[in-house]
Amino acid sequence: MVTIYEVARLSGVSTATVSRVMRDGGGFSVATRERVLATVGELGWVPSGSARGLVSRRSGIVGVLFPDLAKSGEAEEESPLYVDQIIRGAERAATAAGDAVLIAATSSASGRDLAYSVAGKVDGLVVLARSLSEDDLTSIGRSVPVVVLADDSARHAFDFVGADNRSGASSLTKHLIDHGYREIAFIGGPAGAPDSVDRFTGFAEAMTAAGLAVGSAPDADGGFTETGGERAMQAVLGQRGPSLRAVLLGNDQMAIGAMAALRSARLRVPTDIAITGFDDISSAQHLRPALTTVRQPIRELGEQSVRLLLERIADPRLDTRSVILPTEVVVRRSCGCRKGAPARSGGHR
Amino acid sequence: MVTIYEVARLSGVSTATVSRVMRDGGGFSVATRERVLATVGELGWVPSGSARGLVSRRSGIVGVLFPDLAKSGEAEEESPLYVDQIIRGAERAATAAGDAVLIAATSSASGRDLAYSVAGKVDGLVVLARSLSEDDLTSIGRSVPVVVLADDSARHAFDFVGADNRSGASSLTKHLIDHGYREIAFIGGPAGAPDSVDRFTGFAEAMTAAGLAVGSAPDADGGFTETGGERAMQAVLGQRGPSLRAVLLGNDQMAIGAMAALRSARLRVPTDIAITGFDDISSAQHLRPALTTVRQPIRELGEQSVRLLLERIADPRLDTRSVILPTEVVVRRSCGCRKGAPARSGGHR
DNA sequence: TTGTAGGCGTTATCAT
DNA sequence: ATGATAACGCCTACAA
Repeated sequence: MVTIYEVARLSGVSTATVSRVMRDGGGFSVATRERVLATVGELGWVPSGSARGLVSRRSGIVGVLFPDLAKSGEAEEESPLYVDQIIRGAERAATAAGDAVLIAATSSASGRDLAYSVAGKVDGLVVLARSLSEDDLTSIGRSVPVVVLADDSARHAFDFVGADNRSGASSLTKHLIDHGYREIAFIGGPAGAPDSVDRFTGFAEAMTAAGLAVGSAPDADGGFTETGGERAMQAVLGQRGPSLRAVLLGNDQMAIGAMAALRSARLRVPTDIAITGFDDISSAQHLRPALTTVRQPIRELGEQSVRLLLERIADPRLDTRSVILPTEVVVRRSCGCRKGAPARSGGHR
Repeated sequence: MVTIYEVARLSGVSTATVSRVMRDGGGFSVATRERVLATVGELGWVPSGSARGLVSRRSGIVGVLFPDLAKSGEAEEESPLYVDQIIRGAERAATAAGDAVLIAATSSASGRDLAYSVAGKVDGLVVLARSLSEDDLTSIGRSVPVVVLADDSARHAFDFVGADNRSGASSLTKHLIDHGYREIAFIGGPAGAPDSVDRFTGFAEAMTAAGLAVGSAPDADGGFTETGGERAMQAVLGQRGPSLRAVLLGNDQMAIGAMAALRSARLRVPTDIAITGFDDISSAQHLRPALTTVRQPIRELGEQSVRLLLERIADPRLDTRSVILPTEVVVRRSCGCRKGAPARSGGHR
C-alpha cells in the first residue's frame, strides 16, 4: 500500500509538502506542485481517510440509521420508498457540505453492535424512528451528535425533524366529512410507529370537531404494508358493516391493499366506499381510481435532518431544535371528488 | 472527547486491557471485564473508527458511487428507484458481513474530488455506470478494489455485475412479434447509458431474426424519464405514422410518459398501439392497462456487487469475474394480452 | 518555500 | 491476566 512517505520520497520533497499540495493549502511553488501531483497520479495514491480523520477529529461522514423493516425471509418490506427518499435527501445535503453519508439498517438482532460501530465512524447521526431502543439512543447520543427523525417522543432530548402528520390527517378527514361521509374508519400502521399515532390523532381531532364518534384507537393495524392493508380492510369491513362510507389508511401502500380487498368484496371505490392514503408515493396517481392522499416532503425531511446535524456538529452548544415540515392534502378520485372538482385543496397551516 | 486512555485510567487498567475487552479478545478476568464495561457505559465512550481503521488498515466501510441524475434545479430525476434498490441491496449484503455502506452521488461538478475523498474512506467501491469518467475509474481502481455495476465496457478490467438486458429485451420483442406486430419502434434512454444500448441490441436482434427491418439506432431518446418518454413518443408518432403498432420503451418510467402521450393523441393501448417498459417498477402493475415489461433483479444487483467486492478485498489476487443476472419478461395487458392469457411468459436463458 | 518532529486514538507485540 | 510501547498514515506547529 502506498503512503504519503513514498509520494514524498519519489517527488523529492517532505511529507509536509505533499500534504500541503493535497489540501491545496498554499505554501509551495508551482513546480513543486506539478511534481507532487505527477507522482500522486503515477502511484494512484489516495490519502487515508482514517489517518486524516484521526488527526483532524473529523471523518467527514454523517450516518443515517434506519429500521430494518424487512421481515425475516421473503416477506414484503414495510416502507421502502420512505426510507429511500430520506436517504436521498440526506445524501444531497451532505454532499452539498462536502460530507459523505453512511447508511445502516438496524435489525433488532445485529442492531446494537452495528449502531455503536457506526457511531464510531461518523461525525454525527440521523436516527429514524424505530431504529434504536430508547436506551441505546440516549447512550449513543452522548458520544456523538444525534438528530432524531420522525420520532417526536425523543424530541425533548435531541434535535428533531418531522412532518406535520397530525394536521395533514386532520385536513384530510375534514375533506371526507365535507363529502358528507359520517361513518369513517381509520386503519393505522404498526403499534410502535409514531407517524401512525400522529395521523390517528389528527383523524380523531377532526372527527370530534365535527361531532362524530371515534374510538380511542385505530379500527385496525395494517402494519404499513400492502397485504397488511388488504387484511385490515377485510377485517374492518366485517366489523363496521355496510354503513361504512370511508376509510383513511395510514399510508399509501395500505391503501393499495385496501382497494384490492374492496375489489374482491365487489365494493366500488369511491361510490360504495371512499379510500385515502398518506405519503403520495408515485403509484398513487396511477391507481384507478387515483388515490386521494396527503403528501409529505420526505426528501426534505432527510435534507433538513442532515442540515441540522451539520450545524450541531459545528456548534455542539446550540439549543436543541425541532423542525416540523408541512404536509399537503392531494385530492384525486378515490375520495369521491369528480373530474370537475379542484385538483387539489389548498395547503394548510 | 473521551478516549481509551480515560476509560483505562478510570477502570484502573491499561489501555491494552480496555482494547481487549472491547474486542472481546479474551485474556482478562471477569471482574476486569465488568469494571471496564461499567466505565465505558458511564462515559458513553465509543472507540474511534479512524484510529481503528488506521491500525487495522480496514475501515469496515464499502462505498457505492452512483451518478447524480437530478438535472439542475427542479427537473425530474432519471431513475431514482433503480439506484435506491441498488443501495438497499448493497446495504443488505454489507450488513450481513458486518460492514457499513457509504453512498455518494457524483455530479460532474463535484464528482472527481468527492470520488477520491470517498475512495480514501472505504475498503472498496461499487461504481454504477456513468458515475465516473473512464480515466477516473482506472485511476481510482488502482488504489482501491472496484466492482463495476451495469457498465459492461469496463468489464475486462474490473469485476463486473449486470443484468441480462440484451436477452430480456430480445424475449420481449419476440413476444410482441408473436402478437403479430410488424411495425415496432424502440425508444431508448440517454446516449451514454450502457443499459439502454444493450436493450436496443436485444431488440434489434429479435427484429432481425424475424426478418423485420430495424434502424441502427433507437427511434428516439427519451432520457429514461417520464416526460422524456412522453416527448419521445410524440416524436415517434410523427415519424412512423399510423402503421406503427408497438413501442418498446427502454424503461418503465418512459412507458408511463408514453402512455400519457398516447392518451393525448386519442390512441388506445394496446388496441391501437402496444406499449412495453423495462424494470418492472411497482407502478407498472397499477397502470391501466397494466404494463408489460421486463423485470430485472435490481436489489440482487446491489447485493452481488458487494459480495464480489468483499471477496476481492479478502483476496486481491482473484481473477476478475463477471456476474450476469437473469431478467424475466412480465406479461400484463399493455402488450395486447387478454385476461385469459398466461400471466407471465417463462423465464429465459 | 520547505523540512523536522510530535501527536491524533487504537491495536498488537513483547514482556512480565 | 495484564502492562509498556511501538507502530498505523497523516497533519501542523515550529524552524529554517
